[in-house]
Amino acid sequence: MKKKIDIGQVLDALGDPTRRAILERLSERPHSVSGLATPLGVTLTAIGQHLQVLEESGLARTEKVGRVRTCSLDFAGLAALEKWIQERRSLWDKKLDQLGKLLDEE
Amino acid sequence: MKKKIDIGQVLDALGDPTRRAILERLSERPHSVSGLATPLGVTLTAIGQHLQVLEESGLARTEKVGRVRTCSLDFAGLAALEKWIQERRSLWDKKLDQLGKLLDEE
DNA sequence: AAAATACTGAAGTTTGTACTTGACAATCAG
DNA sequence: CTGATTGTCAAGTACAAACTTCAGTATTTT
Repeated sequence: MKKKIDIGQVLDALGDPTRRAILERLSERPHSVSGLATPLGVTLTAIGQHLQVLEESGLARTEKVGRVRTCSLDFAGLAALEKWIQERRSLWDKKLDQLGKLLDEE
Repeated sequence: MKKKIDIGQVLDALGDPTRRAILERLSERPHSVSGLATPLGVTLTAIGQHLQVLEESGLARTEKVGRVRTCSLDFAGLAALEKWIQERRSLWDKKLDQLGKLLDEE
């Protein structure tokens, strides 16, 4: 049973610039926690906290093997976001359509 | 010259639940400031502040005529978000593709 | 076994921002 | 003109969350 994704959580997670930076790096390739922390100039702890948010929102996955936690992208969160936008876009398109017809009738 | 949209601003704006609620209502139809405030249980001032954020990020438009400010959706912000996601998705697809090839070669 | 590496957990600090209050401005209705 | 409606401005409050420190655990290296 695939995990249900809360679009509110996704948008909250994406609202933070540091988390966005983490995702940008993860979109290149997987990284360790320290591999993420160093270039961002924050502590390991801070990264750990962000990773928790990213995992809960379905934007990242992590797996600890040995003493290294390897972090990578999770596509579920962004797929949900894509769906959310498309739902809204079709709604707006419909509204625009109605508006167009109104204008035509005049 | 069309206003340049900062995807960071868009995501920041969408990170707040009240602003998301405002956008949901605006996606039905335009509203006045008080028309937005009343059902959300916040003050006019609060809505005004959120509207400023939404306008600056390209998610909403407002126009004041007489004493009423009418607020509606601005599609620019969401179009930018759609584009942002698609850029990333194609990047990930490419990565997944490379991964697939690697696995094939083994 | 000792030292180094990679991370975790609990706790505290600090800053940003969501929200309010209260006074004011402008418009519209009677 | 008066009073009611609609919104704005300047300031202040409060709380969440981003971040740090420091002490501890588990793993790997020498």
